[in-house]
Amino acid sequence: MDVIDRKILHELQANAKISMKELAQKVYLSSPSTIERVRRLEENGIIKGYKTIVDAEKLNRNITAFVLFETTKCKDLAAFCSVHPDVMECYRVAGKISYIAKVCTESVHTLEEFIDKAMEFGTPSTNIVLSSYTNMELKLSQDTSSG
Amino acid sequence: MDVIDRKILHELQANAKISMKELAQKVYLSSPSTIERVRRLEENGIIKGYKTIVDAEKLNRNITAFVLFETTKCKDLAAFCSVHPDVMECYRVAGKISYIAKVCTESVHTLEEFIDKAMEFGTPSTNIVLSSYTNMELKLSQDTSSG
DNA sequence: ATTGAAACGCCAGAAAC
DNA sequence: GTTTCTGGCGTTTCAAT
Repeated sequence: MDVIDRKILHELQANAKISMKELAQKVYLSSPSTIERVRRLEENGIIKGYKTIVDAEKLNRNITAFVLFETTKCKDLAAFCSVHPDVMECYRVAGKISYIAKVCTESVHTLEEFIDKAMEFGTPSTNIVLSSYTNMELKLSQDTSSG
Repeated sequence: MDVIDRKILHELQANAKISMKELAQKVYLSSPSTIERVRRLEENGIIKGYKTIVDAEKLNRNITAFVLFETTKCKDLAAFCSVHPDVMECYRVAGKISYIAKVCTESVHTLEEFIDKAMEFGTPSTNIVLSSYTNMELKLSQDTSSG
């Protein structure tokens, strides 16, 4: 993990489908060495995968919400959330709230259905997203630790 | 937006760097038609981009937390969050809580620093993530609406 | 208009230095 | 890490539905 690897991760986070040739130019290296660095980053698990980001609203998923749960049934709630198609992410957290689900659903009506079912596993408090800023990029510092 | 487009989006969400040839085989189409469909999905903005997912812990970002704010200074808080390198995502939400920031930071100490600074813009309540499930995939139903 | 087939150009991967 | 080389993929064009 040197400064070049961090630059590579920066570029790949912004655009996973950049060609290795163009990536090599951006980091001032030849294509083969760049490819080898990317391969190592994949092998080390530092690169976990390449995902396509889709526009939820354009696919009729108009409501995004964070549903916060006070519950003692985290296992059951996790099982419920992991198979529910509207749940994008969920988190076991430390605090008064013990579970957070990010849901992306068609309407307030389908959100209501989700909440009704989820109430079996805890007490939800729902926060509908009005606007968001998600760069989804891990900004890497210039220290030389880890890797 | 037909069933083939949804299959394409499903495959691309799982792996953005799948070759168009392999993708074509999965959806039982020729490469050119598959490429053309992907191009249209990009043009329509249904595909917003391709991102590389990196392992935060392997890069010394050991603490992920959701910081919930009660505040009336959303604009200022948004400005602060959008330039802070540890903030991965933030959301303006409707409810008693009015702002949610997802932060990914090196340690509880750097998290403390973030909270101290953020307190200028509202009252934070911090929920450290213990474990998570994030498929990050929008599961598409079989209806024919939108597009 | 959109799909499927073939040729072209270019990129990714391997070997040698 | 760089250069060279080759195989294979993505892209474009064209014909057909």
